[in-house]
Amino acid sequence: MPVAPPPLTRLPLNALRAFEAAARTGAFTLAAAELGVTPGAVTAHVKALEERLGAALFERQARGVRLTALGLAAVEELTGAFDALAGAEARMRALALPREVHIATLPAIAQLWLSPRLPALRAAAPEISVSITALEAPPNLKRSLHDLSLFPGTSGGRLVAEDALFPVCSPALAARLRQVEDLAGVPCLSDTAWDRDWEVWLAAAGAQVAVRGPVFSLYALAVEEAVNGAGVLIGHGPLVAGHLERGTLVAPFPRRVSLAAGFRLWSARPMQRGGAVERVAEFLAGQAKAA
Amino acid sequence: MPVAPPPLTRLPLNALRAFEAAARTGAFTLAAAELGVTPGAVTAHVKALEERLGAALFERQARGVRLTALGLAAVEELTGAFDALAGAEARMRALALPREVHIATLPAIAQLWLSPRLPALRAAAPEISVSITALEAPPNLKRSLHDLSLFPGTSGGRLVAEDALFPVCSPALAARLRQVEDLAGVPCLSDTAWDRDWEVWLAAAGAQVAVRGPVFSLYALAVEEAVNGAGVLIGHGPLVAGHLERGTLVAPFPRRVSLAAGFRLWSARPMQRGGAVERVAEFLAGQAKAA
DNA sequence: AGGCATGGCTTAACTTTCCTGACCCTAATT
DNA sequence: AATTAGGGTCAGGAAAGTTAAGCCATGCCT
Repeated sequence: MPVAPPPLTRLPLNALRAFEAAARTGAFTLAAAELGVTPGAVTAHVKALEERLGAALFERQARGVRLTALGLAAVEELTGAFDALAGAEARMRALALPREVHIATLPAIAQLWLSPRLPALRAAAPEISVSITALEAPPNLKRSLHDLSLFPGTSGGRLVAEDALFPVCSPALAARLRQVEDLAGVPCLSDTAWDRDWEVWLAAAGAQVAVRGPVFSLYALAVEEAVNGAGVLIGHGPLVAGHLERGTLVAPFPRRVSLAAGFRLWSARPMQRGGAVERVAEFLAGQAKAA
Repeated sequence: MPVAPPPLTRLPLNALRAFEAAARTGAFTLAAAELGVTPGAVTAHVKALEERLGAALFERQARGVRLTALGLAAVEELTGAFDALAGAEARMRALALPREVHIATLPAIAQLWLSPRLPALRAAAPEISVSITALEAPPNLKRSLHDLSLFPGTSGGRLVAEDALFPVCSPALAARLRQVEDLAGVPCLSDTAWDRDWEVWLAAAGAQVAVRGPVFSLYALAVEEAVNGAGVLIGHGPLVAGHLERGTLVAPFPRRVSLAAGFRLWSARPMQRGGAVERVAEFLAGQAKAA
């Protein structure tokens, strides 16, 4: 077996990864956040790579950095290579643990849409182990370890649930609401991540009402509060459907605003026919018809 | 700018590289040698990767390791990804230092063939800086930082010099050699890396002579010793041509054995038209006609 | 067969490298 | 003038890699 001679200095993998992330995101701090390290580490890595090359990859500016021509020329190829590495690891994982499926989704969707459906999924495919990771933003599917990603989006992927906005509240509170203008007199709950919701619905309703009320960072918590009569929540159809069915929440006004961005399911990699990931994806897609 | 969420545990690049090298070479020790680390480090990396995956990548055997099906499935993709990374870095280097050309070759070729031609190369292309690395074995061109590789080979690349075997010695010593059998009475110099040379030449000469003499690990040293009259060296045509021209060495016997493996020039990557690497390659290829 | 050397992986204590955390700096924004 | 956003820097500490010894089948040798 011929042995290739040892490199004088082996390929600085971590430095290349740091540079790639910095170049792709456009900032050291963003790269550091993505990699889960501190900005100082990114600084050091990029500097090491620049010293190794004997040329600058970024122009340092007062605020932020900008890629040099050299840096720009290298990003694309590096991104592809790291995507390939991540893909290789994901495939190894899939082979090692063929019955595990990892889903990334919004905390709200995880708690209010996915969680209620898990018993049926377990019943349909008891041998599959489904892990759910709640993320505030969709992961980079080429890099993350997730198999499926369920996030609001206007295109791509596979539509799993249409989204529509409309106020919901407890039946007791609904009795006090005759017209849209009455909203000004009650707490109007909302979520930090969806801070335009009331605005959008009120515009569609043609109302000039200034709604006010507590803002939650967890939508599920806002839903609970609405159930408890704490106020009127601007509801997302798929996330409050269960409560509407059970009557714990009601929609005081008939107007529903359909959103272009429905809940969509993306697959990180081509799914193996008949594999666990495909079965889970099929189950979730089947929920669109069921609803 | 949307930031992809940080991975729970980022891709273990060094572990993947260690595994890839181990899988490709088939042994941890060979992988360690190629990476320039100790076997213990490879052991640790592979173990870490196996623990991360929750599955074995190698079957440990009394003597050596063997890839599992899982390991086998992953090698090819990883190899490709690391090749791409190395290629990306090499291209960055080429962009950063467009006037530098790195050549890998045998120590003997470096000293006895390449070195004498460097003044002409410098004269022809004064702005190009040529670095030469002497290696006992050809590097993996997809991984190494070299641009060109000049090694004996029977196919591929571009033939730069034909190789032929024949004894050479100082003129004084040659006077004592009438027939091939006289070789038994004088020290017969040889090189450790080319330990079959005498055997090959004697077989072609149809002689049943047992030649004996000092063995050198540096062919250039053996040549010097031959010049100094220390014995008869089994000469490689392109490597002793200079001394033959100057008369400091002579060939006491007319028989020359042409070798199938001539000195061949490989390029690590597609050469840029008109670039420094191409110019150096053209110069070296031109030496074939000149000789 | 018995004995011994060998090749290859592993393990454990030590050392070097890399990352963190807190700070400083600059320029744009309020 | 104060604040904010983004990079750079430095001392201290965690996680690499190294060195050296250990282990265990194989295979050679007498």
